[in-house]
Amino acid sequence: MTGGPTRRRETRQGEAVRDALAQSEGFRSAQDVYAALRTEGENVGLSTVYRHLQALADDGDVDVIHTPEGETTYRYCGDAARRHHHHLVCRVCGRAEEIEGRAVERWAVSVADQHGYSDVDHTVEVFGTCSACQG
Amino acid sequence: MTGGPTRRRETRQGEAVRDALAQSEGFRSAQDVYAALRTEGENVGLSTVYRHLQALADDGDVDVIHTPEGETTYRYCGDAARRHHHHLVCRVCGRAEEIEGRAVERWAVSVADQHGYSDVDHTVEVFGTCSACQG
DNA sequence: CCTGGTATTGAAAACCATTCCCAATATCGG
DNA sequence: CCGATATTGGGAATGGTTTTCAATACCAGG
Ligand SMILES: [Mn+2]
Ligand SMILES: [Mn+2]
Ligand SMILES: [Zn+2]
Ligand SMILES: [Zn+2]
Repeated sequence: MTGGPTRRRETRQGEAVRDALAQSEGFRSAQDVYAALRTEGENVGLSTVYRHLQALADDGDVDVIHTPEGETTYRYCGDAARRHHHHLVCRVCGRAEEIEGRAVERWAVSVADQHGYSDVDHTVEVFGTCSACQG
Repeated sequence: MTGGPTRRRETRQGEAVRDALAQSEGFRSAQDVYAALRTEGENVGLSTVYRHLQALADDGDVDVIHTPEGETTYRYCGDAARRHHHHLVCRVCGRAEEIEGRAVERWAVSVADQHGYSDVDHTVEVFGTCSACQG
């Protein structure tokens, strides 16, 4: 085997899914994307939407957040997606701002260290109501 | 209406669910609790397990974490449950340590403030492998 | 003790996001 | 053009959770 990352074909459906996400300011679920595509006449199967979203996530092209309601939501973050960062998410409209906090990163590692935990990882999400959604 | 929090009856099932959780070091799913009860001969319906776990969560007696796999897990945190805190969770056995970080709390509020978000809330979970589960 | 009213239970069905299956279709190298 | 390979998508299956609702348990009065 020659190895190397298997590049995937550029398909109409894949492009449609990526575009739909890129057009959005915030986190969107697979169902959201599916509905949006369908609305604008772009015909893509639901399974295919799921597939491409997952592929995008695997490739690190989008960020993933699991909502408390149990939906998996995706957001196209551009180049920023590669750097480790977190989000400030509007719980009304889903809009999100990229945020980072060195202090938090250090804190997570140190507190895990103190308790003898290894392979440390963490999830940090800040929720609020964006200015557009207030009032 | 006279208002006031509706106290609920103390039932065998409710006590069983609470005890099962209290006996555990870590976060457990409804299915886990159901299986555990069933194993020890305690007969409680699955819906009832869900109901009581939810009630405990509503009353602030247990903490809730949604796993990336989409399961809702609960942990009895004693008095600590009332104070705002976070967890260092072993991703292998589910064991959890209570942790807190003033710096993180302040950071969350300030970053939301800077972006004009209101009603700020946040989720912070640190994952790792506990010393017992290493090697 | 009965007895009617209220709260709880739990089995089964409904829900719903996500995954799986697989035959039909599209695409590629030669 | 052809056979090999990859992708698609409709529908079925999954699995956690919620809902439904008839049976049961519990309560306060009478
Ligand atoms: Mn991002
Ligand atoms: Mn806790
Ligand atoms: Zn908003
Ligand atoms: Zn462990």
